[in-house]
Parts: sequence; C-alpha cells; structure tokens
Amino acid sequence: MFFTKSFGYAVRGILYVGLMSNEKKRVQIDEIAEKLAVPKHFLGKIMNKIVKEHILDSTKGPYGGFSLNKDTLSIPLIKVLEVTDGLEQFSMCALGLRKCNPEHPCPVHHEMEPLRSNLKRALTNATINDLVAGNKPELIRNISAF
Amino acid sequence: MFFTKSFGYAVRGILYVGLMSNEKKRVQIDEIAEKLAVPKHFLGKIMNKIVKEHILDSTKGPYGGFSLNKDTLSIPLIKVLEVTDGLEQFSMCALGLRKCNPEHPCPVHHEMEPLRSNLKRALTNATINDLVAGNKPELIRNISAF
DNA sequence: CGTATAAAAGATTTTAATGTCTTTTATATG
DNA sequence: CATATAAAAGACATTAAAATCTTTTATACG
Ligand code: FES
Ligand code: FES
Repeated sequence: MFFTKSFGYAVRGILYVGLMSNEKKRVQIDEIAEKLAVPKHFLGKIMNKIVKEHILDSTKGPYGGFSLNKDTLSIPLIKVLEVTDGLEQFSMCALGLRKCNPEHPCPVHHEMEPLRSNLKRALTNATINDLVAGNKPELIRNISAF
Repeated sequence: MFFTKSFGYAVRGILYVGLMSNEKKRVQIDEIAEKLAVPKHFLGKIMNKIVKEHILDSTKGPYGGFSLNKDTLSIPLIKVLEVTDGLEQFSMCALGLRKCNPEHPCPVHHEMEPLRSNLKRALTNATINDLVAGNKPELIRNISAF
C-alpha cells in the first residue's frame, strides 16, 4: 500500500548509512544489502539514483562506499519518494480516472482528498534527521527485515 | 497511489450498474466497458469476482447482464477493495518491512499509522449507496474516463 | 604503473498486474 | 430442440516493478 518496494529500500538504505556514519565514514552496498536483507544489485541501482539527486554521496574504489553529505539529514521524505516513485500519484485520481479534479470529483474524491493531503504534508515535514533520532540499536533493528 | 486499477474499474463498474438500474434491469459488459472506456474482457473478469462475492448479480444469455441485488447498495467500499486488492495492505508495514508492528515501529510508522486507520475507516463507512447518491448525469460523467 | 576494491552501468530474467483474444457455458425465446 | 445472446473461462501477450548476473569505470595504495 502507498509506496513501492524501491521507496522502502531507499529510506532504509539512507537510514542505515546515517546510523553508521558515527562509526565509519563510508558504508558499502554489500553491508547495507546484507543488514537490510535486500537484493544487493537492485538496491545498488536505487542508491545510485539517490546519489544522483545529491541525497547521499558515494565514492568508488577502496575505502569507497556511501556517505552522508551536508544536506542529507535535512532532506524531506517526499524528496526520496519523488526519486523512487515520482509524485504524480498526488495529482492523480484515486480511482485512476485521470488527473484528480475537485470540480468533477470522482465518487471517492471526498474520502480520499484529505488523506492524500495529510500524507503529502507528513512526507514533506518529516526529514531524514527526524527518522534517525532516537535509540540507535532499536532503529537498526527496526529497519532490518525482522 | 493507494489502489490498483482493478479496484477503480470495479467501483466504477458497480456504480454504472447502480446508476442504470432505474432504466434497465440488467446492464451488459459491452455497454459498461464502452461507457467507462475500460478494456472489456479485463473488466469482465473483475465483474465476475464481484458477482462471486455477491456484490452484484449476473445472468448469462439473452437479456442477461449485471444487476443489483438486495445487498449491493449497503456494501462498503472496503469489501470491494478486499475482492480486487485484498486487505493485507492494512496490516503490512508501509516500508514493506514485514507485518506492521507498533511494538517495533519502522521509521515512518508514526506518520503512516493514523493515515492508514483513517483510510480503513473511510472505506468501511462508505457504502455503494453513499456514492450513488447525488446528481445522476454528473455522476455518470464523473465515472467516465472522458 | 599495477592491482584490488567498490560503485556504476548494462543485459537479462522473473513476477504480478494488466490487457487481448478465443472457446465454453448458461439461458431466453421461438 | 435450435438459435442467438451474454457471461464465464482459458490461453496468451504486454508492461512495469523487482531481481539477478556480468562488465565497465573510478580510485586508493603499494
Ligand atoms: S477525482 Fe478521484 S480522487 Fe479526486
Ligand atoms: S512498522 Fe512500518 S508502518 Fe508500522
């Protein structure tokens, strides 16, 4: 519901890098994929998009890997969603009719519109930093597959 | 976002039958598919599931087609969602981690849980009848793809 | 420079949702 | 019963997301 797997992988990957950034400067994809129990190469492609959008940094070669940059912690979740899933969903009709149009509301428009707005607002307000706050071992446990 | 196309087709199909039920006893799939601009055979399969779950009635042969039954109008939308998409989505973690578990909340749990509950409640409370109420030509226009 | 390391990129496969086309089954009516 | 009609069912195709595997590129370091 709501999001693709890619979005989940992206959020969890970014958070894992954030949680590890005290201990090590860079985190490798192999470690992330293993700890999150996520397919390595698929995650790699998603992380690559994340880097292209300057949400994380990366370097190739020995001692390379993924790392936070000066902006990472202040990135809102909706930016991550934009990279992985796009934001068209917020302007589309929930019944898939066309672009949502309050002038010609579909039968579920009045139910869905407030929920959609709330979701958009929540994702816009919540930053990576908000999610990284709190008990660290617990968080690492919670972003792992179980 | 939120739902599959199948759900949208199902809701619109049921509503079209409901809106036509004054004028004609039964509505054929060809007419529904044409008016909603939806692929006929795909819609047929979805309508078939809807009939199997007693949300609508159908009869084969001449003068056959789909029709309301005594329960149709009081069916909540969540029942339709269950038939087309299933309801597992409401117990799964929004990040796709596993079953959502408030004891071990994922980083977006506190953002998502209220939204999910609200959506579930809205879909549980809204019946087909609620959606059929109102200006009929306008509704027919609004469930069409145009 | 040569080598090892790690991300990036590319090619291919799998899976589920969606869509199309054909055949079968049920039924109303003459 | 014969025929036409319309849903149901089945087989197959397409598409996008997800996953896997291989090759290329960049870089640290001896
Ligand atoms: S018109 Fe369907 S959600 Fe707004
Ligand atoms: S644990 Fe992720 S939404 Fe509840």
